[in-house]
Amino acid sequence: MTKTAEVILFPRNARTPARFQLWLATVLRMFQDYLVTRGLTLTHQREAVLRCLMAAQRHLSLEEVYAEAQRKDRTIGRATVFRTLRLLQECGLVAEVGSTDGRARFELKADRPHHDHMICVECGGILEFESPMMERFQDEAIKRHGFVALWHRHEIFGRCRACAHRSRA
Amino acid sequence: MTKTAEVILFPRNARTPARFQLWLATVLRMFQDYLVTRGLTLTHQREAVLRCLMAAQRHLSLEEVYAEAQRKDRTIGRATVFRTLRLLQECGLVAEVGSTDGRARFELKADRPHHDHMICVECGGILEFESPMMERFQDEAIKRHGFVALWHRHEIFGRCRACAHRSRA
DNA sequence: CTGATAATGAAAGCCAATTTCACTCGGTGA
DNA sequence: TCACCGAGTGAAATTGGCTTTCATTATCAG
Repeated sequence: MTKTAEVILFPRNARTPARFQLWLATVLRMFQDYLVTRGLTLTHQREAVLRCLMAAQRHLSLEEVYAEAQRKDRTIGRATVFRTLRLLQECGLVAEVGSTDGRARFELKADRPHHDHMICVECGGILEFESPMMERFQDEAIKRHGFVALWHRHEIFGRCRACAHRSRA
Repeated sequence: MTKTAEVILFPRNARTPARFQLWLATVLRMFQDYLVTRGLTLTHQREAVLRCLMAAQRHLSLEEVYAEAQRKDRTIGRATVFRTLRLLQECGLVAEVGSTDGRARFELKADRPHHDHMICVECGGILEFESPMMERFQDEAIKRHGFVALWHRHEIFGRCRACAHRSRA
């Protein structure tokens, strides 16, 4: 549970510092827009939580977001992180993803191409992948059953290349 | 959260009472075989838990299995149900599936064709579906990344046909 | 019968998730 | 200016679904 498999840092179109800033501003704006419709405001605590998620190189748990946010603002509390994560989920900017330990982890969805997850049970690493063909047949199955999809999760648990290789040795 | 969407009761090849009995015996035997390899025995409590899962018309939570098992055997305890469910998961006869409330739910895997789930956020119903094409492209994606898959879950959350129709009205 | 081991259930414990509550902050109307 | 009000907050307490403990019982080989 120490090493981490391949991870996508932030969207392909934001790999340079300048573009990251643009992405950051855009997402913050989206969050603010949502808050306004609810009669709420984008406080600096809420902004800090979102920034942590965006800067993170992996999927963070509530506790990790809390720890990270505290590094910047000593006063921020667990409850606020919790509530902010709920807000972010409500507006669809963030989604909960599976994990091998018992803790829920969160990932930013905004402006990312859709992807599914392969989760290594050995090292806990999460490998993101896309498969347009799978999406296509999924949509077909959904239509066939008259289902109206809101969101989905597709998680494959197993061993990543490195761990599989190591345990063979 | 009252009505339940389409559910598969037990395998297609076990829809008649006689075939159900055969299926029951087969699965019990599989469980016993596993227990023997671990130096354990198939006690009547363990059998009761497995029977509950097989007779159930839907995915049960630990609490539900416990309640159901108690109807037959007043003395059976939560701890035993918990431990038995763990054993059943270890030997691959049972898997944990997603739910809309916070409780883990369990489904029998034995002798069932592989399937994924569409979960209705309105009524909580779970619709099982198969898509061989999706499986195929999933396998392809797994190979492409050198991943060794152990199990996976693919859950689509949304509204079932009935609930979608009702909320449109 | 006897001792060892598996098995069990009631109750206690654990721990992440969630809520409570007293307090702060920022804006508003008088 | 200044009381007021509701959004916002964080420390701490609570909740609730697991999960384990522990004392007891069942099983079985010798």
